Amino acid sequence: MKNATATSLPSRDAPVSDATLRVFVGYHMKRAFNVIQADLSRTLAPFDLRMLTYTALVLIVDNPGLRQSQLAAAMDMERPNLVVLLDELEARALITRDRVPTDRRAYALRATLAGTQLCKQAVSAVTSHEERLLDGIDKDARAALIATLRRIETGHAKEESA
Amino acid sequence: MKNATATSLPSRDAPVSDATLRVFVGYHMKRAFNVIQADLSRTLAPFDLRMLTYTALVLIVDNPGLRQSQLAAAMDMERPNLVVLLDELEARALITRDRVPTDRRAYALRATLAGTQLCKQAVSAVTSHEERLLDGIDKDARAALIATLRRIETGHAKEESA
DNA sequence: TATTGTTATACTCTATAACTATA
DNA sequence: TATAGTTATAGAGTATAACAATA
Repeated sequence: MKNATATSLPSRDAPVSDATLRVFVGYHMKRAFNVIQADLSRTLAPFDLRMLTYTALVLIVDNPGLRQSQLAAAMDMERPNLVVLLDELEARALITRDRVPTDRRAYALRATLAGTQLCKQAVSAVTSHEERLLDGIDKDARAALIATLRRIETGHAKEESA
Repeated sequence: MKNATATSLPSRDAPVSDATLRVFVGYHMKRAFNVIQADLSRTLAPFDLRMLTYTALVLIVDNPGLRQSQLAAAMDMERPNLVVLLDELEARALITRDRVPTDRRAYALRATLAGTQLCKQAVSAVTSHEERLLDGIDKDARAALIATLRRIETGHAKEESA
């Protein structure tokens, strides 16, 4: 909390002090995520995908037969919000919702051929765009970043292992 | 992209493979941010603050006389969205909007005594909550995390300096 | 009773265009 | 004409309650 010279108004181009926020991880996390998210949106636009539809598609391709509740859990979102998202992918014939014979309440999610192909292209585009966005951040720092993020995600952070 | 055994449906509790996403930084960034954001919301609730109102308040306390457009730039958001946010802080008498004599279009933002005090308490709460959330992640890893996040935020990533 | 997917709904955050009053 | 703040509006993303079909 800077004891700023409260008498003088900052000029129009005065830099804003973020002294207090500089140690606030959430602040940096949000800003960094915004940058990545913006790049991701541009990258996925040609495929008519957003981060959420992309993530869902990748998870379905990687886990054929997945149920909606499992996907919702994997994506850390509520079941209702997944419905419209899957409606969109299904309407575009990228995935199918197949009735599960052994449990007629559930749907098994599968990617169509078109979905699998689109996914492959999108993954490739995202990978190379992210590669470019993270240029200058070396392998070690990148691995450390992901490792730390995963520890935060997964509840903790309090575990010993990297 | 795992070549999963497409024949067998995953059982209800089967773990979902995120093989493809595991290397996708945006995915981890989002999930880690969600965890931090959830903790932050709980932490700020007693103060009747959210991440955005908290961030604005801190920046105003640290930069008395700040103008709305500067604050919007500092918070990486559009000017219109700041208005309601500041309305809220002003209605609670945590900040004031003072006319700038030299430019009667602009407002100089200042925290009131109440705003400054609330800010101080909130910062303290956030700091200790974050400390607890990031337990187990040692000083070096935490510093590395923030350093890497800042490089991503600030455009790049392509710069050499830490 | 509990669970799967669904509908409806509401709230937050975000983005854009257009207005006003000043410069 | 350009800028500061504002209004109105629309779009995402997210969260909850309640329902039908099924277990």
